[in-house]
Amino acid sequence: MTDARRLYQQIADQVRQLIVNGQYHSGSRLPAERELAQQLGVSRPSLREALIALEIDGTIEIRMGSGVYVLNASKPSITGRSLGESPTELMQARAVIESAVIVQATAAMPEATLNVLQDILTAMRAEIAEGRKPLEQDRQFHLVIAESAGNSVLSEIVASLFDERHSPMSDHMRGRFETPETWKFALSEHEAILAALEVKNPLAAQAAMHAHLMASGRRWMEN
Amino acid sequence: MTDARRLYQQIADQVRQLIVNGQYHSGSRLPAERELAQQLGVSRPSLREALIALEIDGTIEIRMGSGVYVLNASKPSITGRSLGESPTELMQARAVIESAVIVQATAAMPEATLNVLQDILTAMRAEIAEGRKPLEQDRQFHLVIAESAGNSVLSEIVASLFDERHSPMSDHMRGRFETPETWKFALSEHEAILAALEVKNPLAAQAAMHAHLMASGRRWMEN
DNA sequence: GGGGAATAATTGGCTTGACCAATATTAAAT
DNA sequence: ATTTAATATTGGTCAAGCCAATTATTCCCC
Repeated sequence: MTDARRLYQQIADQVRQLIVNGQYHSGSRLPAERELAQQLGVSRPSLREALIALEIDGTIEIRMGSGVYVLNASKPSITGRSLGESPTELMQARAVIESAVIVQATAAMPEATLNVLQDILTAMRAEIAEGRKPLEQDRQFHLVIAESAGNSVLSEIVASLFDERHSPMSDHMRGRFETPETWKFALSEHEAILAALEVKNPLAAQAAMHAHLMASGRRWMEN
Repeated sequence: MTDARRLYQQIADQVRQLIVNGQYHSGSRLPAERELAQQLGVSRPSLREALIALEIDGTIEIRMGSGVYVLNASKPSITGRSLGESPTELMQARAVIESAVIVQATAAMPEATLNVLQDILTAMRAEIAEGRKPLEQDRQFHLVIAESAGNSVLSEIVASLFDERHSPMSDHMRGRFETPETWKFALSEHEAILAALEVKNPLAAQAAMHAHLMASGRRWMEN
């Protein structure tokens, strides 16, 4: 099991483990950089990169000439957390927001938009059949629906939450969760959503969207 | 002007400047590490520490053997900063999202949180009575509810949308819309929301939150 | 001339070793 | 015992080099 991630990320995880395992409780000082580097079997520059990452997400504090100290655990950083740590929360948030947005989108959705969505799913089917990942189609499907709500603020939020999932930070977690199998599930869930939109049933669309994103989150975690 | 901060932070800021100044637009590749380090007059390890910081906050993406690439232009908040356009759309978006979030928050809301909300409204009443603007209480009320949903991504979105209203871009439109009069309306709407939460009625809370934010948006526009 | 595989050049990843600057500790002097 | 100076420890930074992944180039064969 060779970890393909960069070394500084692996080191950061190891140090986090040392902290949560109680080896170094809140407020205590970690070994000196030279010592800790040797102890972990890595070079000092690599360890330093890891410490900077931990400093940014608020796990430690580095005091020049003094040492590195464990900070009060359990605090999410503004950017670090939403990027890498909580796919579950991200998908829950998408479920809540997108299922609310689709209600707004259902009523006013013109025939042309329904055709666009139909075309997107057709392309998605083709991509899956050829063994590719229908990433762009997935994105288009969710964005077209969001934009149909006629509110640019909502569209932007939906877009940025979608893109969070595919940020470089989350890439390593994606791993094998995007198998042809899971994409077939996603496709049929998309079809259910579109079906609800075509009969202009807001509550059915809301339920279908919510179910889709929660199921998607589960698939993400279980693989 | 000696900058006391650590070098990697100064370097990160410089690189951010190069990006926002348009020197390297989204998707383009930065100079090689060796070259960029020399160009900025620093060593490669120090530049690397800065690049890791920028990678963590999503400004750049580092591809081994290929180069470092500018990612979708920086985002301090999840909604981006160019939202100044339409106050109406902003308040509509808040209505959609916060009324969906409060549904999640209603069921699991403990007694202690209800008391906190009650205290916030008491403070709000006092502020209004003394002719001040209960801005902070307003913010707290919405944030405490959002956080009760137990999803930090949702909390962040609610917070950033709230703060968007008070961005410099929107400030001049606010004018005198925050009169004691309008704040009294806002207070009574908050009380209606809290009442629904206290009887643990999700749909009533949802309706009350939606009505509050839409009414707030109308007050914003009509003054 | 075109296509494909071997090769070279470029780029990030990581290490070793060293020196400087801020802090903490110890020893000396009063 | 307190203050002060010397010393050790620790983070901060730099330089040079080698490895590994990627990309561009060259060359060979058809």
